[in-house]
Order: sequence, then C-alpha cells, then structure tokens
Amino acid sequence: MKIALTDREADVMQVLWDHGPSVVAEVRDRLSDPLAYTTVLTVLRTLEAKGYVGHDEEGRGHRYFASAKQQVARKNALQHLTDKLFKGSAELLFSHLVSDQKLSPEQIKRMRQLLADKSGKEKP
Amino acid sequence: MKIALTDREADVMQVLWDHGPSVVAEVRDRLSDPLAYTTVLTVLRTLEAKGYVGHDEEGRGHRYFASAKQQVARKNALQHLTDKLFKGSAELLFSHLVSDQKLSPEQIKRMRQLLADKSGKEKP
DNA sequence: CACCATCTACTATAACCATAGTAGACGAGG
DNA sequence: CCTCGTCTACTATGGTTATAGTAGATGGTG
Repeated sequence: MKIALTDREADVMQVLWDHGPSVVAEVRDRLSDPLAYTTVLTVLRTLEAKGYVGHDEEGRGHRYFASAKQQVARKNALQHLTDKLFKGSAELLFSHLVSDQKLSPEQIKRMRQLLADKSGKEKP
Repeated sequence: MKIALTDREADVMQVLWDHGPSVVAEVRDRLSDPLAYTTVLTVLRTLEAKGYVGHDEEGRGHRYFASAKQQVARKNALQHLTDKLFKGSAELLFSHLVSDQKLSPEQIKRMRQLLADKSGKEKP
C-alpha cells in the first residue's frame, strides 16, 4: 500500500506507533501542539478513511490503532523526497545528509558500521 | 531563509536549477507532466511571491530565474522529513535509507568514502 | 496597417488541509 | 431518574494547492 501523510497526520500516526492503540484523549495529550479534542478526532477519522488506522469499540468510545506500517510510511516519504528534490538519487540525498546535518563522530561511526555490514552482506 | 516547496513548485524549481533562467514556455516544455501554459505561469508567480524566484524582462515576456538555493531547499526538506517521520534523527533516516533503497555496491562504496572523509575532517 | 500568435494579469474552481464548533447519544453519580 | 461530563458524528470555515480560462496588451508578418 502506498502511504502519504500530511504533517498533522504524521504527528498523530507517530503517537499511535509509539504508544500503541489509544483513545482520542490519549492521542491528544501526547501531541506536542495543543489541539481541540474534536480536531484530533477529525484527523483520526481522516486517517481511518484513508485506511491507515482502524478502531475497536471500547466502552462508549473508540480505541484507535495504526494499521499502516511505520516502516512503509517512512520508505514512501523518503522515496517521495528523493524523487522530488534529489533527482531520484538516494546517494545524492545521503551526501546532503552528511554535509548539512551536524552529526556526531559517534553517529558517523555507527553509520560507517551500517554500511560496512551492508556491503559485507551484499555478496555473501 | 526557510524554504518549503509544494510538489509542483519543486518540479518547477528543479527546471530552473537545472537549466538556468528560462521563459515560461521553456519551463513548461521541460516539465514531465503536461500542464497548461497558464498553469506553469501561475506556479512561477506563486514562487516569485514567496521570494524563491525572480524575473528579468525579456522582449515582450519574462525570463524567470531561481533565487532560492537548491541546497537550502534540500536541507530544509530533509530537516522537515527528519522531524516529522524520523523523530528528528538523521541517523535513523540514514538507516532506513540503506535498508530500504536498493543501493549498488558502487554507491555504498562511495558513501563509505564520504563518511570516511567526514570523520577524517571532523578532527583535523 | 490589419491580423494572428504569444505573453502577462486577473480570476475561477475544485480539492484538500487544518482546525474546531454544535448537536445529540449515553453512561456515571448523586 | 435527572443532570453532567464525555464521546462521536456532522458541519463549518479559512487557508493552500493545483489547474486552468478569459481578457487584454503587444509585437511580428503578410
């Protein structure tokens, strides 16, 4: 499934991914921006209409859960950005990543390790 | 300056960055989607209103040029994505990049080289 | 010089995004 | 059992995005 999230939708999905199935009030409390209860509900209903979340009945209310996979959402968003601004080149995106972001030597070390694993596993 | 582009705006900026100052018809011809002349003009005028492009008079028409830097646009977009879907962690984004995208051994090699240069230069 | 093509400015419209209010259901507590 | 808070459904509004049409200027060409 292809997943595309608006900014606010991403905030809400993040809460569901991080904290698991939640009722509206819980999602609302965990969002960093102060939104009205009904606003959060509207976003959840939109996400449900798009098929990215579902809900179970719980007492008088609903408990919402993410049905879309975080990894897929990330992959799609990354792909989209790569296509739109980096001419489809993940390598180009990567080069901006290392030159623009301030990365600690530890991060760089771990990233090198990751690449080493990757190239090691490519041809077993 | 902070730069945020919509999808279509990104397409148009890409043309200006790639091909330099262009008149509307040139931009239009270089877009992959077939858009009406006026649609392209509208996007250019929007970009100009946002301060990302400028224009010079040329004969009866205008020649538009990018005033926003591609590197800044890329950096902003990358930062935004990192914040929204990767908990602000460039390292996390990176790990998805190497596991999701199919990278050739050559690309991985170059990426490793880039990281090696980076960590070398960190502490001169 | 009259006409046609081209160009910009202005305007339009539909869709989507962000935010939230109102109304009505419904269970809990006195 | 009545009232109060909480919950969902529906509706509303303002802003932005995407796309394009219309009108009017203007310059080249026969």
